[in-house]
Amino acid sequence: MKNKKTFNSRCYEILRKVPRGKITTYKELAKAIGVSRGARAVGNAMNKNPYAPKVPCHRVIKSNGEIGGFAYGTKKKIEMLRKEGVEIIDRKVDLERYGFEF
DNA sequence: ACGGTGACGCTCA
DNA sequence: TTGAGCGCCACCG
Repeated sequence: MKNKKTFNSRCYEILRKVPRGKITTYKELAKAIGVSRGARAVGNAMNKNPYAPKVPCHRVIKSNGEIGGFAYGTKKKIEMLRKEGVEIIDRKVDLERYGFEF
């Protein structure tokens, strides 16, 4: 059923709004959902995300600018972001430049 | 219902 | 600055 959207589904919906070439952080995403301290919960949702190709989960990074983790490999995540136009330096991203606001 | 786990965040030394 | 520890929230067995 679609009522009672779980925290996960909420993450996917919001994350889908992030355009190509931009990224967001687990903290900001959680905040947008309503749980400012649920960064971990967001990561948990991304890891289990059943909408892999539908949701740009690779556009979500840590609040400190690091890439974080990725179900298909952090390395892969970096490559994908680079292809989308995000410049990654020393496995870190400039949140001020590529950070997307909901 | 309870405890453990995880793609995190922040503070302290 | 870097490293280690504690706290946070949601999902699963």
